[in-house]
Amino acid sequence: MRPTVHDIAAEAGVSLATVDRVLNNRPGVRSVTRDKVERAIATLGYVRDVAAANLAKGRSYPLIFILPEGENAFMRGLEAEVEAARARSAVERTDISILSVPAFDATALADALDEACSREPAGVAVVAVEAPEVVAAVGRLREDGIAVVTLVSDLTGSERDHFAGVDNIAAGRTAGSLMRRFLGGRDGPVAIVAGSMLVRDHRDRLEGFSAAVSEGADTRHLLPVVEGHDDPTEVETLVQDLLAAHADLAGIYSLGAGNRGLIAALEKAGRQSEICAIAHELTPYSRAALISGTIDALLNQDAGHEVRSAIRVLKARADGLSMIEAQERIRIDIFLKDNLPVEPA
Amino acid sequence: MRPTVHDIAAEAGVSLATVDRVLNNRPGVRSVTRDKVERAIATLGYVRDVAAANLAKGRSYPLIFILPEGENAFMRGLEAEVEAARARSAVERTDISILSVPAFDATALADALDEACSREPAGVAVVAVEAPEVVAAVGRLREDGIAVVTLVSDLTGSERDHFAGVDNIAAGRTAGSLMRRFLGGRDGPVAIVAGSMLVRDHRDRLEGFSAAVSEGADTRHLLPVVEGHDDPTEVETLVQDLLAAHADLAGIYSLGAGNRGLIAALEKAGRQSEICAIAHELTPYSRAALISGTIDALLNQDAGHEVRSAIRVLKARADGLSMIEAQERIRIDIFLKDNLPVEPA
DNA sequence: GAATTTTTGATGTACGTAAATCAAAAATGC
DNA sequence: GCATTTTTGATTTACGTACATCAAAAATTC
Repeated sequence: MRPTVHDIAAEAGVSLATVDRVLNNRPGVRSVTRDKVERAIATLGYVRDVAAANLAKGRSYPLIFILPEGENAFMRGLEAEVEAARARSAVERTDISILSVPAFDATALADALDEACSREPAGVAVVAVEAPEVVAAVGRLREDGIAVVTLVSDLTGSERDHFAGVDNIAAGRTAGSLMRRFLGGRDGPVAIVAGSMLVRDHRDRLEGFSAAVSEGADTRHLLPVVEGHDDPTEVETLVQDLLAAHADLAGIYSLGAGNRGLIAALEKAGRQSEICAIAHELTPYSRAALISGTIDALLNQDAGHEVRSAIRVLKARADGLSMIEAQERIRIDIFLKDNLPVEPA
Repeated sequence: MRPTVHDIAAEAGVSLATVDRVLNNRPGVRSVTRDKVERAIATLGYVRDVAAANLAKGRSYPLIFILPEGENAFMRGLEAEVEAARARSAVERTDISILSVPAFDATALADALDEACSREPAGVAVVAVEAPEVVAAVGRLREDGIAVVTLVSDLTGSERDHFAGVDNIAAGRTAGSLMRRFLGGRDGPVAIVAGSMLVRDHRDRLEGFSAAVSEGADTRHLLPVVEGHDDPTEVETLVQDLLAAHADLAGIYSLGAGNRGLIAALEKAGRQSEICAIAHELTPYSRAALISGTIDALLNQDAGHEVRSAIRVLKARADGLSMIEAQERIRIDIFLKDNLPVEPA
């Protein structure tokens, strides 16, 4: 049987009240006594029964998710997952609210973070935009003892507790490696369409892709990166221009969102089978394009996993507990048309 | 605030004791009264607070894992994950024990299942071998109200509650598709090394692979399947023979374990770079081979995820609760040397 | 309609922790 | 060494549920 507070009190030779004072670091305990209790905790291997504690406290975990607005299908899927988690609030003792901010707007994001801070939640999950004011706002949250997890896109140099997202350099490398192998000996340049170089995840993917697409004897000419701001219409125009300018285009790597535009441009030009297209995120559109063959491979991060992981980590941090590292590593899914999950995801 | 048993009692106009009788279906309640209570539960949307209930009951979940013996690296990794889960027993209220049985031995497995049954656990997770006596033994467990989850390899026709493993047909298809694309226009036959056609997962992978490796203009000669029983030594001999017999061998698909043998044979023959090798399961050996280039792609199922998922499902089933479907879908990881996770897994 | 059985109510204790109160003891200042 | 402050102990209530007991009420049987 695992030890209880009573056992600690007995072991340390103090009263229950003192144990409680130490455990919840309330004032009024001499450091000698505190040490005695802490030693008893260590020798007995006591771990607080979080369920019982939450029951006694009537605790719930107020959490805030800050997500970008816009018709980015992946982000809307992410929001749907947050909503799904909200539906489980009763069981999971969470109280989740969502703040929407304009995409790629550092100032708005920093303001939202401050707004979140003023609501005094237990934790905040945020899709980061890399900018000094955002880093600063995250720092203020942490100073107030609020747990912060970056979601999907990380924030270098910040005090965030954890990043719930994939290793985007590895994702880019994987895309590059697949592109290289799928193209085999074929000639022709490869185009890269990004969303914005302002977000960390896109920059990382680009870095990884560029490094991996050429290796050994395989060298490949990469066209300059174009930015479509995750907007389908903008992406379609950009890809149309690329197709027109390069009759020998061998491949396209779309490392952001707005894949509807990519798919439309390729299919309208009738070059979907000759060009190897690799993109990110499984959405209804990209799924259909993968099945039809317009897209050759799709890298995906499971939004549901990211949201659930963020919640687990935020709760654990709020309780000062550790997490299962391996469980919180978000993996890069590679989808070919052969291993698509059954239900539309 | 979520409703409690008191709220139900008030709403239904009965006493707390009666609500308790209904909730834990104890005898001595007229069906009219039972209906009243159930309607109150429905209208208030009451969900039992599992944490509080477990606290009151002092409940723990005795679980039994039945795993195959032998030096199969994946299975040893799986066992390590079960041990890791055991270390978390206190927090998770589980009481996990492990039964080891000889691999591919249906009789021994059925005996182990009966042994597990006699210990009256809350749930059993089992790496299945497909055989009628195993199906029957699982049926007996279910009849006794014990939850059963198949792990890694499923059991067709059985009453198991859930399968914690990957879609092995899709895994095979994926391997076939990668093989086809990686080989490109290259000629030469492809060999297939299996563990045993007795286990469902191997049969499924073979089926998927055969279907996907040839598509459209790409037709590929497949050599007859050989069985290495997941034993490195046996596999090495088999692959040596294959290499000797087929000078023009283009690819090898190893759909079972024993990859050390495959790697050794390829490297001793010095044909690791000319032959496209695709295998399953990330182990220290296969990881090294992927980095060195001996293996070109590795399909993996995350043993840690499978174990944690099995535990979640068994606990939920024991409580008569539902699970988050998407969370319990085990995905097929595709590893190239570019997206290997950092720590040795 | 009396005797019996079945159903329901009322109440208390327990689980492990949190949090509060008030009294007692110990340490501190001067 | 006395007054004061700080530290500690003892005790109680609460969280939401489970489970047991005993009495009271209602339904059933003959």
